Amino acid sequence: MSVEQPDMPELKIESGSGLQTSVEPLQLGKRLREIRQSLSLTLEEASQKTGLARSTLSKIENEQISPTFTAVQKLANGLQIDIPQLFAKPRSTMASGRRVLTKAGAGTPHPTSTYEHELLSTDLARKKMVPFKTRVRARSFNDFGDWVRHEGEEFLLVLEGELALYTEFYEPVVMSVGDSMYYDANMGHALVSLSEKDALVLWIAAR
Amino acid sequence: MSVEQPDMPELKIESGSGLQTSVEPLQLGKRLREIRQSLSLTLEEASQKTGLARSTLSKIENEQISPTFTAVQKLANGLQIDIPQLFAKPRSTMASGRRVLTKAGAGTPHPTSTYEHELLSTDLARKKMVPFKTRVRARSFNDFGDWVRHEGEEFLLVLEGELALYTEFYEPVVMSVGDSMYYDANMGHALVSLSEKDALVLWIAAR
DNA sequence: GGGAAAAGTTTCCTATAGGCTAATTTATTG
DNA sequence: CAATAAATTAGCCTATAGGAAACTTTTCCC
Repeated sequence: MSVEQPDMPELKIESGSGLQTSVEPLQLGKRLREIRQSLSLTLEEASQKTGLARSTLSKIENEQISPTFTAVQKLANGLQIDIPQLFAKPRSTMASGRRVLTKAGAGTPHPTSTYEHELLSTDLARKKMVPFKTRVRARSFNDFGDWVRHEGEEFLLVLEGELALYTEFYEPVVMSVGDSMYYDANMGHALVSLSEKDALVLWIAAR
Repeated sequence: MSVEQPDMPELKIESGSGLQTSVEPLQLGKRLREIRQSLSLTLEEASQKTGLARSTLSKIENEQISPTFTAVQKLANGLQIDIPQLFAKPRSTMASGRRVLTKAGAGTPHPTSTYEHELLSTDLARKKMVPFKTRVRARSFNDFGDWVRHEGEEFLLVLEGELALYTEFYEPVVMSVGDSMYYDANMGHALVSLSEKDALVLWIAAR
């Protein structure tokens, strides 16, 4: 069977359920203009360095056209821009100097059939990590429709109980209090409690 | 007094904004195909999720055409891809499917005058997060030469004892077992144990 | 192996990106 | 305010991206 993202609080910025293009306010044109100007280049100079026409650059910067990937490459190449950086978010929105305290048990609950998540530190936007405490209710691997799988990496630490971590490509591992695991979340994974009571883990996901 | 980075295991800041010269052999199409297949989606399904024609997807994956930026956005949106990551270099060195288990107490010790770090999951290269358990030995803020401060964000959870988190710009906060804190590591910070025994915290840093 | 269904590729057409030139508008500066 | 340079716009053309459907390949049953 093939369920999509059966569990886990959404890490994405969320776009409702419609198959819309909606999100991503990324203003590529604006971004490029800033970069060019910060290099104090005229459109003409930028044109020479990139091999793109002056008018084309203008149109791109004013979002009148959507550059092809090859155009973006020329841009990046000519202006010495690192492509991933070009598309990176407008720099950690978390204004320098912020912090959020979450008292024990005061997180945001987020129950599902197999897990019971308590999201810690909700109110900071655009975090690099999403931390939560999770009570593992599943008692057998069959409680899952399919692997949980998504972009990023995860770290987890067992706080209470004993459990088995099932992962794609490997044998399941038994973990006790104090044991921790770091893994690629693209790899299918799922937790099952081995003790009578639910197991409790600290779970941190990073994109 | 002013010590530089008095504590904390090195986070290692990769070639930050180094001059990114020369060409990009970046095979966008190949990359996209890998991603689609890893999600076990057919071209048709991907088409529905992204709003791009089946044929268009095929051509893009086979590098027959160079997608426009708007197309890339639709792709990223529909398949839940993070755009910067899409263009990131050699694909997270952590080959898809890796994991590392660290048994309780089996981490790499890393003692300093005020803290006693136990680094968890050492052997994975290029991780997004650096997790460690720390025993807080400091009993007063004066035990520190200066604020600890560095790039990135941190999350910490109190595992044992009671302690005070001192942060620049704010009043110190008292934290007990189960309390957690998420903060910008650029902001000066330091931990002090309030109980007789050392306090124990789980600490995770992300760049 | 043969036939059907599904996944993927290619063809053909339309929409749009990108180049060239020149005209117009918007800064700079003396 | 005049003079100049930079940026935007417009017109027109060519190259190519993206969509619809035909075609080809692969997969899977019997």
